[in-house]
Amino acid sequence: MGTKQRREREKLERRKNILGTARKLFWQKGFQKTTMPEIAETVELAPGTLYLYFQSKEAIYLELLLEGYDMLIMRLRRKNNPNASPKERTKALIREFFKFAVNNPEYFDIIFFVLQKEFGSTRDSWFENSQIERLEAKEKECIRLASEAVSSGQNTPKNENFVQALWSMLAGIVFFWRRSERKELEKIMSETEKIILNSI
Amino acid sequence: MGTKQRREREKLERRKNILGTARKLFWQKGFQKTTMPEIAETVELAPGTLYLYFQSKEAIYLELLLEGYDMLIMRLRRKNNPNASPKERTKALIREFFKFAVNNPEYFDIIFFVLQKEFGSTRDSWFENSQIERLEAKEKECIRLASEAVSSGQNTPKNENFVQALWSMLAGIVFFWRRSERKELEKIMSETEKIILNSI
DNA sequence: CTATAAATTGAATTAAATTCATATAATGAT
DNA sequence: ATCATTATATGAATTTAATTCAATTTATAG
Repeated sequence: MGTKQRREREKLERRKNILGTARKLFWQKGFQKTTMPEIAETVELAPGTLYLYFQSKEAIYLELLLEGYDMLIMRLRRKNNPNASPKERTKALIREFFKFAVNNPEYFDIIFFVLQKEFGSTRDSWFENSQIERLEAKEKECIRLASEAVSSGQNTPKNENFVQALWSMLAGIVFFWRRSERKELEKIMSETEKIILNSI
Repeated sequence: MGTKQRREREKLERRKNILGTARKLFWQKGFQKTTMPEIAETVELAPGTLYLYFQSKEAIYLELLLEGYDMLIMRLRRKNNPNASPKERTKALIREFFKFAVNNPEYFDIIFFVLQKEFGSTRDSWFENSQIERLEAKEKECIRLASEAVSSGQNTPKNENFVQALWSMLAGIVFFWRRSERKELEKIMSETEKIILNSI
């Protein structure tokens, strides 16, 4: 009697449907112009039903960010070559980071929307605790990967700050690139790369 | 008959009052939790009146950012020593930038709120055109000052990208510092400084 | 074929920003 | 001082969405 299992599967399925629809709409028209009733209608559910699967509109958006982190982490892992020099590894990481940003800029929009200071205090609970935890774990994993690349394992305290700076810098570059209508990241990318590698 | 002048002065005065009140409230409780009726009540005006002075809540917030840029620009100018070496000048600029960020972090919150990609498309007109123009002029001036510091006047095309990268990096650092609850920017600041100066 | 539990519905509620018809106040000319 | 005109200000009404929740539907297991 695998009824329970099937039900659970179906529930996850519906959740995924909601997420997929939300993604499509958010990417298409942005977060603000996408409404919950609209998402609901598109997945063929009533507005209220969305709230059985997610705490809030923001929680859906954040969930997408988590998925983005997974993608990024996978890509960074794939390029991670333990035998290369720190410089080589860091270079590969930076390139993969920017490549991801160019191909999936929407996830960065979520970062800068959802991770604002503002959101810490705004409402009792835009997000579920579990989401926050998962987010922090993924952030940490990114930093860990970068740290590994930069120092090939040696984890000095100096390194922690360096890596934090590195990561913030890369994100900052993407933010301003995203803001300006400019298509090409190329020039700034390679400039950034040079600046960072100079310090390795 | 300086009536006209006086009236204009009074109007500016009221505008400044609104801005001051808004600033106080935004700083205190954040953008979202501050409501227009609340601002109105605090300046002792009716809600509708605010809209005679500003297009929207967002326009008020952006106006504060403009004021922040002015402050930052002034400080950067003050530290600007044409006789020092590019390295020295850049170092001074970075330090002044972070010092400003530490003392006035709220302005950075506005940057990351208002300058999101999202905001380009969300509504017909959160902002007045004149605001956007003033914003861009100030941004440009910041970049110009940085450019001057970095290269002591020589404006090569390489430089443009370098400076853009530099500026984005600094902002990125502040964003993530702001997000984490951490008090101390110190360590990351000096790490950032080293990274940048290595390339000068 | 029930009784129970799970899932869904969608109309009602809530919360703010914003608008706008109306009112008030100031000005300058007569 | 009076009045027509213009500039300011008002605040109740409107609008727009998110979110809630009492009621309904659907599925399950005994």
